[in-house]
Amino acid sequence: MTILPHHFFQIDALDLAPRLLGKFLRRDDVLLQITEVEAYRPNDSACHGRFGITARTAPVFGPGGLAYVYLCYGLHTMLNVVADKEGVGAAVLIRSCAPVSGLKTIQQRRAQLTEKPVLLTGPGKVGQALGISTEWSNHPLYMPGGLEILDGPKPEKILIGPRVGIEYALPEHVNALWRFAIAGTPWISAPKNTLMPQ
DNA sequence: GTACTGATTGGCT
DNA sequence: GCCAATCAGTACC
Repeated sequence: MTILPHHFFQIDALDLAPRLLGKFLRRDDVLLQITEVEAYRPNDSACHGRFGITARTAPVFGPGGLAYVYLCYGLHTMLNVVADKEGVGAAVLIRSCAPVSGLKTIQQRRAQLTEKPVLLTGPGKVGQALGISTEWSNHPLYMPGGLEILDGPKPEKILIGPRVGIEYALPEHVNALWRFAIAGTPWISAPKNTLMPQ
């Protein structure tokens, strides 16, 4: 499997998001296939970049291909892939993945919180399966070692819908269909009924 | 300095 | 369906 080059990520987050579906995330022996994503863009009232460059969001304004990892609700680490050119301020949130290998490691990491089977249907669960903290923010995903994104098959059909948990944003951004998922996969977070065929 | 909130999750009613 | 956990960031005094 080949690692994706940095220029793969230097496009609009809205174009990058569906292209990340089917690609692989790897850290040590854990390999996950990306099944659900959301795009966050410049001038987007739901994007963390809306407050400008801060200590937390600085990676979002870096060149596409960096990781942006932040702590949500003081508990969960959310993994984003920075999109577009340096300074634009756009990213793609990884919401769900299918476990491919490293199940034992995934279970060990997730056992800290639950004894349920491997469930990767939600952004907090993905961060936990990969065992990443906010220290991974700004990590280049196009460099070998650590945390990488590898090429994978393009999905046959894609589902689209509005993004989750951004009710505070402007209506035009709440309603924007910037959430994408692989059609037919069981690895999709709630709510599932707002996703429709493209 | 204080008050409030969030790109969520798991457990309990 | 409801709610606590837990903390960085923003807004405001």
